[in-house]
Amino acid sequence: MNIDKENQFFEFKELCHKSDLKITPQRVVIYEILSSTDEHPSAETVYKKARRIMPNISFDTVNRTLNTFSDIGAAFIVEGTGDVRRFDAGLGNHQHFKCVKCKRIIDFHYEEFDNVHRPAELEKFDILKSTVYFEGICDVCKKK
Amino acid sequence: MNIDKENQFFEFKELCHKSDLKITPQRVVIYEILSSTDEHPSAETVYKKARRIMPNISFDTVNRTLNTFSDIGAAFIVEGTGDVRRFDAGLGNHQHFKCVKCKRIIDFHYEEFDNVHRPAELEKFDILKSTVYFEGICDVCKKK
DNA sequence: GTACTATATAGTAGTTAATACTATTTAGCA
DNA sequence: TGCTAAATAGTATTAACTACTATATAGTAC
Ligand SMILES: [Mn+2]
Ligand SMILES: [Mn+2]
Ligand SMILES: [Zn+2]
Ligand SMILES: [Zn+2]
Repeated sequence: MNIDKENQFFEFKELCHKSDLKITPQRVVIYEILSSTDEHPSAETVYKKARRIMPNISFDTVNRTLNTFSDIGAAFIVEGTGDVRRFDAGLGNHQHFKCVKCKRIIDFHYEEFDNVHRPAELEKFDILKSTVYFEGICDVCKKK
Repeated sequence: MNIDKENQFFEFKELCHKSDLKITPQRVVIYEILSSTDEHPSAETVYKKARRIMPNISFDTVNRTLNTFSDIGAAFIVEGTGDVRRFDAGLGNHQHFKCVKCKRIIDFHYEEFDNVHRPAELEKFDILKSTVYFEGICDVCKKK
């Protein structure tokens, strides 16, 4: 393990300790798999890789552990929140804020976000859509 | 129906005609429901509202129709892509580009996106996260 | 208006992702 | 080296979404 990875693994253990989570072999394997790829794998993909190392690991453990990592900030969900699909017929330029408590999605509009700069790194792709999106606690939920 | 809504409805019908979609009562009801709310409803929510107007409408029709609207550009999905959840242990600042064909999620980093401006409209919320995200066709898929 | 036909729908079944349950095991600690 | 709360394996269940099929209908041609 190189210095970077060792350090990342140390931070992972710190995060577990802070949240009173035990450092189990399953969690270690799952974290190793997730932190050594840039392909943003699904739970199923992580499960398949984990079984090569730990043949009896269950899908439930992998899925639950990934959610746990997400809860403690050791990882995050980049696609598909697990929530249901939600639709919008408002085609005018606007952006969204989502409350993580009540799941309300609130429209707002800030012109600069309608056409954000397209970084040079992305030039080799055909960009169809850009999105600026905020998440947090809404005014109503703050009062509770 | 006011001028704005009438115009929006006209544009909706145009979009249907362009894609050779029939203007059915079900589609009209679903579009009316979706276009007259800013609450970004789920298929289930639209279905419940639609049943008040059209008691025999099926969930399948509502769900399929919402997907159709999304396909023809009369609406779009603002939450939950239908794809499975995918995870990322990369905690360093970075952004994502997703290829809509092969579903690859590709990391990139453009410093200005690490701290985007927080519009005044959002001051009443506690913002926990901001995201800048691009979608399109990746270099590999372009070649096909 | 009437008849035709490809498209759309209702009702239901099936699939897949994700979560819940429970008996057993184990990490962390005294 | 036990003890105990937490975690896991194996399985069941739930929930979101999609697929299927017989029937109905929107759009069109006459
Ligand atoms: Mn919106
Ligand atoms: Mn990433
Ligand atoms: Zn809220
Ligand atoms: Zn691609």
